[in-house]
Amino acid sequence: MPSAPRQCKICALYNRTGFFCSVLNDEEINRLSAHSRPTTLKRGRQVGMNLMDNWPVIGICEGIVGVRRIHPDGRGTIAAFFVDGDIVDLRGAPENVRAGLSALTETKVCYLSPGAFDEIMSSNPDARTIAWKSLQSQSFRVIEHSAELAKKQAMEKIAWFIAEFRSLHQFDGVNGQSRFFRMPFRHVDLADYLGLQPETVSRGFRSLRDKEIIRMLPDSMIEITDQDRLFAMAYGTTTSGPARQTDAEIRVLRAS
Amino acid sequence: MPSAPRQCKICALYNRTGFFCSVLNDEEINRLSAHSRPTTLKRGRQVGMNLMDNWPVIGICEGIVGVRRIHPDGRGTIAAFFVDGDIVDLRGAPENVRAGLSALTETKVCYLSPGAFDEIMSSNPDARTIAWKSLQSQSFRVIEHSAELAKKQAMEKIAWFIAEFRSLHQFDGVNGQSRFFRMPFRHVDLADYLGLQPETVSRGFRSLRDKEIIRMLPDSMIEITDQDRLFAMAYGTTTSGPARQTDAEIRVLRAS
DNA sequence: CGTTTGTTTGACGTTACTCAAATCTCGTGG
DNA sequence: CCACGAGATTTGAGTAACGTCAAACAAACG
Repeated sequence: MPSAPRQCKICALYNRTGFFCSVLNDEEINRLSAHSRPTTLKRGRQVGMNLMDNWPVIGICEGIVGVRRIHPDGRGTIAAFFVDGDIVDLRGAPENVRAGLSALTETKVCYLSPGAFDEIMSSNPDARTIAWKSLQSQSFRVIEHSAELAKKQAMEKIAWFIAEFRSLHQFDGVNGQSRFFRMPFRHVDLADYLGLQPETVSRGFRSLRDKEIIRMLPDSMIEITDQDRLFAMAYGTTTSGPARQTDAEIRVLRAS
Repeated sequence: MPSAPRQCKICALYNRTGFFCSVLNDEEINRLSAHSRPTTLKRGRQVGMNLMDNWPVIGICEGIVGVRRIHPDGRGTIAAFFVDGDIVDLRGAPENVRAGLSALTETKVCYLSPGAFDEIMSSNPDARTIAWKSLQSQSFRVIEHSAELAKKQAMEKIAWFIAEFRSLHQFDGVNGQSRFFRMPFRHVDLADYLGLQPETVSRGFRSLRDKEIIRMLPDSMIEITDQDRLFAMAYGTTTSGPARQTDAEIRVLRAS
């Protein structure tokens, strides 16, 4: 019996430790692979389409997949995104979410057979743990995103995104802490993700560049030149804006 | 052997079909119950605290639990909320999320022993399915929330929240479609959830009332008097605001 | 019943959206 | 491989929506 099908031997889901297929045994990987569909998607392409009915469980091998929504009046939103290693189970997902899935960068996904997936979930505890943790971390990431969207200031959102995105990805083997990293998001998509207009995002980046907090290099590369001030903007440690206080606190302050 | 421990016999997680404990057999319910901690929380109380280290998996029996975040400058956010039936696994959750969990209404939660929980997840497929679906639906709800937060107009957000909250809950046995329902959210919390100020929420409700789209009755009851217009505001079907158009579209329009 | 906390209303200010136009980038087809 | 053109980015100017501040009122809680 071959150790793994050819298509799996070149896939990150199989090759990277901690990813779903890396913990499957030969029999499992063969069974899963036999009914699955690895696919490459160009930026902007919708994920799934007619495939989605039969393959509602997908693994993200490489790239970024976003949940895009177009409001009836034409405004767009990116509510969340998934990254390499994520297992996304769309059974029971709102039609909105299913239909909105699209590649934000060039992407490789693998449509998994739900039957084979469920069998593995039931028989292989390691795989179950990985899938569970992936779903958990998707959920936590969206929670973080929600918390940021509610922030009022555009600059805070932009600084936060830069800081978070860096720690999510790596460059040249340096993991998540390098001053340099690639940010292949288009400004339009970033605007949709942060609930801003492209113009505002553009102005935000210019402002960060003028303040010498970041530098923008060719090929979507970013260099963080002043991490302290970036974090201050992102996480608000130096924000001088007044806190909203209770009447009681105000009374105390006035009395003193 | 008793069929179920006393504390479980009065718990929604055990009594309502589709909830986690309802599919456990006697042996499982006893094992889980022996190491778990059912607790009642008043509104505003933090969930967990010192308990969280040993019981990081919780079931929501009744009420609403929110993920609250206080930014360093004092502004608050509610990034997500959990409702009855949800199983929340906080292992691996960011400290932010763990510490921010608090009761938005009077709430009953059950701190589950992670060991017993994992055993059940591995041995009982029904329980596994319920927990998985719960986590999925939490994720989808937060995604919806994110999509709404990115909307620019305050009135759209408020109308959306009313429409969604109604369908999430029931009143007098009529499920999710009754004109009448209770909305025990305080306006401050709603403001934090929608990324608005309490004043703006207040003005929004007044506007809906003046337009005779809703009525506000005692005891936090809401009556929807004009569902069509509410949906129009919430989901944008009649929004007259101009869509952002591409240059190509504009050129076509000008030519005609 | 008194104190604290939440809600409502009004007046005002600021931020980020809107609109417009020039420039740049990237994907596509020749 | 290059050239073209659609789409993306950038910049500027004006404006509307929502946040901020303040103060009075109402509700909740012990």
